[in-house]
Amino acid sequence: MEFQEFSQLLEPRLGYRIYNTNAAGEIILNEQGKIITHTNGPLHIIAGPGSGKTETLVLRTLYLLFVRNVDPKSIIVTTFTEKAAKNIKERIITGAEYFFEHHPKLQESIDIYNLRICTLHSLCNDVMQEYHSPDYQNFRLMDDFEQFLFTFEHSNLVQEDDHYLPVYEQFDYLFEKYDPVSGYRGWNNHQYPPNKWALTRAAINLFNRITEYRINLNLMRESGDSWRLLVEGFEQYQEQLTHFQRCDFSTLQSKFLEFLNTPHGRLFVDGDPENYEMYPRLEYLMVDEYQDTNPIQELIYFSLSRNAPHNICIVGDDDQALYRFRGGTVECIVNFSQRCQQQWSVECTSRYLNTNYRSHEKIVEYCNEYLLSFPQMNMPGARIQNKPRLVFGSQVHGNYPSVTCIRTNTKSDTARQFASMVKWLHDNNKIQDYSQCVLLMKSVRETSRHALQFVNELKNQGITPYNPRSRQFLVQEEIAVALGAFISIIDPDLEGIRYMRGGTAVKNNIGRNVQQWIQEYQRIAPNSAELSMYVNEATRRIRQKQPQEKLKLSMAELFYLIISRQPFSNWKEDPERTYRLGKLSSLFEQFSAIPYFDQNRRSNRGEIWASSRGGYASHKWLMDFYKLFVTRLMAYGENDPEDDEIIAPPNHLPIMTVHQAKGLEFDFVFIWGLSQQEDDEDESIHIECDYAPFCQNQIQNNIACHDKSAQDKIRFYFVAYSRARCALIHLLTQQELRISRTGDNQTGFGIIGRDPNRFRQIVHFI
DNA sequence: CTGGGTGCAGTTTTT
DNA sequence: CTGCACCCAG
Repeated sequence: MEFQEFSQLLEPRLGYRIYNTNAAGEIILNEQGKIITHTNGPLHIIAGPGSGKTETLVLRTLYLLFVRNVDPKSIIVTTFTEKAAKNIKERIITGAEYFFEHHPKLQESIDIYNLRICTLHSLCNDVMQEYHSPDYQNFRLMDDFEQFLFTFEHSNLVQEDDHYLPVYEQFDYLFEKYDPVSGYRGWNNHQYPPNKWALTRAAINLFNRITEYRINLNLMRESGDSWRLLVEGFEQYQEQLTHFQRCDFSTLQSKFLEFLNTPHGRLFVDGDPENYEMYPRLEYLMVDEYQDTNPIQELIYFSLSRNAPHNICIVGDDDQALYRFRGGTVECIVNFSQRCQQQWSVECTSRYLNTNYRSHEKIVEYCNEYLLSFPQMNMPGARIQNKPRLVFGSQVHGNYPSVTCIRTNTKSDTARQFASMVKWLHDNNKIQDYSQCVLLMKSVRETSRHALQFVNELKNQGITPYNPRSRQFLVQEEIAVALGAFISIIDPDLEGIRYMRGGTAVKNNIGRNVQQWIQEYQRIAPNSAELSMYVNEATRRIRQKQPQEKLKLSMAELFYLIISRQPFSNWKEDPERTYRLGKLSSLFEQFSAIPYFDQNRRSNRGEIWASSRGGYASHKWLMDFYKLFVTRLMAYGENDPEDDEIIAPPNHLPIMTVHQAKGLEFDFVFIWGLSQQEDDEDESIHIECDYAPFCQNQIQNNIACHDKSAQDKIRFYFVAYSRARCALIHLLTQQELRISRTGDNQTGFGIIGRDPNRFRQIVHFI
C-alpha cells in the first residue's frame, strides 16, 4: 500500500490527517507523521500527557505492516503493564481489520497475530521458553508473594544471627518503618536487630536492586565489610534460586540479557536466513512508557536492537516517571540519545509530541506552571533538555473556573462538599455518568485516614463508589468463611495461636483475624448444612488422628473440598467472589510450593501432618501457616478484580490511586492529599544513591537524594493533574495551606512552587 | 487565619 | 514513634 492511500484511509477514522500538502502538491509531514514514517535508526519520542502517544505507536506499527511490508514477526512492541499491552494490541488489531476491509487480499500475507505486543517480562519469559534457553528450562517464575515466602525461608541474610549484622547496620534506613502487623517499631539506637519479617522485606529490596541496576559485584565486594556480606547474601540467594529451579522477576530479566548472547538468543535477535519462517530477524522494537525503564531493561533494549540500523523507537514522558520503587530511573529516558552515541555512535532522532488533546486550556497552563515552578525540576538531569511546554490543543472550552479548590474545616466537610458537587454535576447534566469523574488519592483504603469519609459521603448522596483497590480481601465474606472453615478443621482449639512464640503484636494480630474468620464461618454455618457437616466430619477425623500421622488430604485438596460445598457453590455465580476464591486457592498453591529450608522435613508444605499429640495439625505446620502465610496476607492485603475493559462500572464513581489513573483521563478530577510533605527519602532512592558507585551503566548521580525525592513527588502530582479534561478540583482542609507547619516554612508538594499564596492566586476557590 | 495541644492510627505503586 | 486530623484559643 502506498503511503498516500494509507493516510487517506486513516483520515476519516482519525478525524485528522497526518500530513499536509504544500502549494507544489508535495507531502509535508507533521510531527506525528514524521514519527510514524521514521524507519532508519533510533527514535526518541517525548510525548506529554494527552498527546496521543499510544495512537502514534499504533499508527506507526500499522505503517510498518501495511506500507513498508515489514514481517509482523520482526516487530516487537513492549509496554510497562499487562493492561497497557492488551490495550495497544486491541487497537492495532482494530486498525488492521479496518485495512483488511479495504484490501481483503492483504489478510493472507499479514498475520497480525504474529506481532509480539507484551510487557518486557513476558517477552523474556516467552522467548526463553520458545527458544529453549538451556538456563531457563523448567524454572518456576515467582511473583512477589512467592518471592517473599521463598526469601523468608531460604535467604541466609534473613536468618536471625549476627553474621550479617553489618549489612543491617549499613542499611539501617530500611528498618525505620513502623510495621503495624508485627508491631515492629524500627531499629531505634540499634538496640534490637530487626525481625525476620522486616529483614525479608529489606533483603528483597536489596537483591532486586542489585540485579536491576546491574551492580558490579566485584566492585561492591571490595568496598568494605558490609558490602562484602551483602554480595555474599545475594550470591547465596541466587544459588538457592538455581538449586530450587526458581526465578524472580528481576532475575528473569538478567537471565534474558545473558540469553541474548547465547546461540539461542542470537537466533532470536539476528534470525536465521536459512529458516526465516521459523527464525525471523528482529527489525523493529518499540518501547512504550520508557521513563519507567531501569538499567537492566535499558541493556536488554539496546541488546535487542544491536543490529544496524538500530530501529528502536522509545516513547515516554520524563515528567511522568512514577516507578522508582521498581528500579525505574528517569535517567534512562533523559540520557537516551547520549546512550545511542556511546553504544553505537549513532545519532538518534528526537521528536516531541507536546500538543495536549485532552484538557481545558487553563488546565494545560496549570500543569506547565506547576511543573516549572519548582527549582528541583530545573536542575540538570531532571528533565529532557529544552523540552517544549505543553500546548493546548483540545476541543474542551468554556469560560468557567477549570482549576478549582474545595476547602473546608474538616476532612468530612470537604468530603461532603465533594459529594454534593458530584451530585450537582450529575443533576445539572454536566455529566451523564458518575464514571466521568474520579477521586484520586494516595491511598484508597477505606479507613478514616484515607478514603472512608469520601465513601460515606458519596453513599449519603446516593452515589455508589467503585474502589477495587481498597485491599479488603481478607474481610470479604467468602474469603473469611473459607479461611474460618479451613482453620476450624486444622486447628479447632486454636492451639497454633496459643503456642505461638515471638512478638505479642503478631500473635494478637493474627489471633484477632483468625477469630473473625471463625466467627464469620460460625455465623453462616447454621444455615449451611452442607459446609458445616463437612467441617464437623473433617474435624472429627483429624481429632482421631494418631500423633504424627499424615493427613489424607493436602492443604489444597482440603481447601477445594471446603469451597465445593454450599454456600460456596452458590457464591460461584458471582464473578467477584469466584475471582477472590480463585485468588485464595492460588495463594494456597504458592504457599504449598515453597520448599522447606530444613531438608530433613519429610514432606512439602502442602501436606499436613498431625501434631505430636494428635488431634490437629502439627505445631510446626501451623506456625508456618500463621506466621508466614497469614501474616504476609495481612500485611500486604489483596485487591479486588478489576475490569480491564472499563474504567468503572456504569454510574459508579471511581476512587483511584494516581498509579491506577495513569494513562486514563476523566472529565472531572478531584484530588485529595496535596499536603504530602518532604518526608524522609524513599527507601528506593536511598538504595539507588548507595548503589550508584557500583552501577555498570552509570546511574546519574549528580542529583541529591532529597532532590530526587522532591522530583518524584512533583511528577506524581503532575500525572494526577494532567488526567483532567474539563476541570481539576483540589480537595483541602483549612490547615493544608498553612505556611509554617513543620517549622521550616514548607507546605505540601501538591501546591505550586510550594507557595500557598501563589496557589491561592492561581486556583479558583469554591 | 494561626499557634499549639491532643488523640489516634498505622503507604503506594508492578512484573 | 510519627504525622495527621481536629479542636480551641487568640
